[in-house]
Amino acid sequence: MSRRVGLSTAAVVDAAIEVIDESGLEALTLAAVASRTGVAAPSLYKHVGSLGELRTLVGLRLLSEMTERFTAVVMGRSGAEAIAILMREYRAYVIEHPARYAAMPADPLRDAALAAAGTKLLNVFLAVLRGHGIEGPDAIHTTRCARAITHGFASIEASGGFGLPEDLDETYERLIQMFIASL
Amino acid sequence: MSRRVGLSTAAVVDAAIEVIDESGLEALTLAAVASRTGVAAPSLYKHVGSLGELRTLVGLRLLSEMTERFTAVVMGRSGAEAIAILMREYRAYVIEHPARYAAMPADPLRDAALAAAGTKLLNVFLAVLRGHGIEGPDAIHTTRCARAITHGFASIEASGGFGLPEDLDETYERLIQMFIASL
DNA sequence: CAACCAAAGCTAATGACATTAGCTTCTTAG
DNA sequence: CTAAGAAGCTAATGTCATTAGCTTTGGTTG
Repeated sequence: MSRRVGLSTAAVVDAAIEVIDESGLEALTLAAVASRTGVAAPSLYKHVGSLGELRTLVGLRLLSEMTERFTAVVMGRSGAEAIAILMREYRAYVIEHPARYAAMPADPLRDAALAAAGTKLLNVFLAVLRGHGIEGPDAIHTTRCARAITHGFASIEASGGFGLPEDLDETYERLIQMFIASL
Repeated sequence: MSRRVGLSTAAVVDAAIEVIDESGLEALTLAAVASRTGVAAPSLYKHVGSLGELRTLVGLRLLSEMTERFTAVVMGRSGAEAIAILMREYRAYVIEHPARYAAMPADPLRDAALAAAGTKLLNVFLAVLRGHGIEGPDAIHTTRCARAITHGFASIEASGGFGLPEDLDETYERLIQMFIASL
């Protein structure tokens, strides 16, 4: 048997995300990750402090992943167009990876390990709004509104909370227009 | 020892909600409910089929609880005022019972056991919008928008996802006005 | 009133997990 | 070439959910 699988913290996080993608957030267990990486469960502790820490590391990775996508898509756009595109990309991410979205930390700013990544994600929203002429305390309220709308719609959709899947595009476009019109 | 504690399914659900209120959703375990009701864990199976079923029953109870509150508060009001009051009451519930809100089923309409209760809750929203002259397919989109906004804001707030707690009232009022203005 | 039966509890046992302790074996810096 | 640290492993513990099978109790029926 090839001892020395050559694991690393990053590889463990990779495997954890694969587990989530395939079987959902509840299936993220050290046992599942161990079997997927071909290692005994206790061996994972050489790379990851605990299941809780693994969850944090996964959250970190996903936060960065979203930030990268949003940054890329928003680049070179401005004004209402940038806002609409950002909101659409948010939903696109969630549709593409519903289980990952469920694994996203709810309060990144609370956890010191996640605060930096959470702030970066927030900054994408702030930057886009700044490009629309919104700044200062107003920008805080407006960003919160954008988060509430995007997260609210996306989380309900990801968990299958809307009855019919039809016309969800139209509903979301309405929300986007509603938000932009309110600025 | 007084054998015969006199438990019932309803009493088990009561205890489960107490556990959630005190220690959060993750703490909802049959062991915790058993110790709180003064019974051995396996005895709970006389009243509840499984942990999963207990979760469903709790969801059912909470769904009804919300529906009752919303119905009461909306009664006798109409138009934009009713919409605003309904949205404020939604948030008030979540602030009062953040842990219960986390226990709320994400997709009530999927689960047959929850569908009826979920529909009733939805109907409160639909009724309020109908009172504003919105009906048919338009009402579906509009209700979805209202759900996305209220759930989005409430769930972020309940999980401590907004940075500063200050001014959250103002942010929420903005969302309400944004929604009403869009009708 | 007595016997009976179903409901409500209980203990014991199993199986999934997380986590800890302590041992073994690569790998690689020196 | 060698010694130490890193990466694995097995064994053991504790918490849960869940199942099986036994006991007690309380009301019902003759």
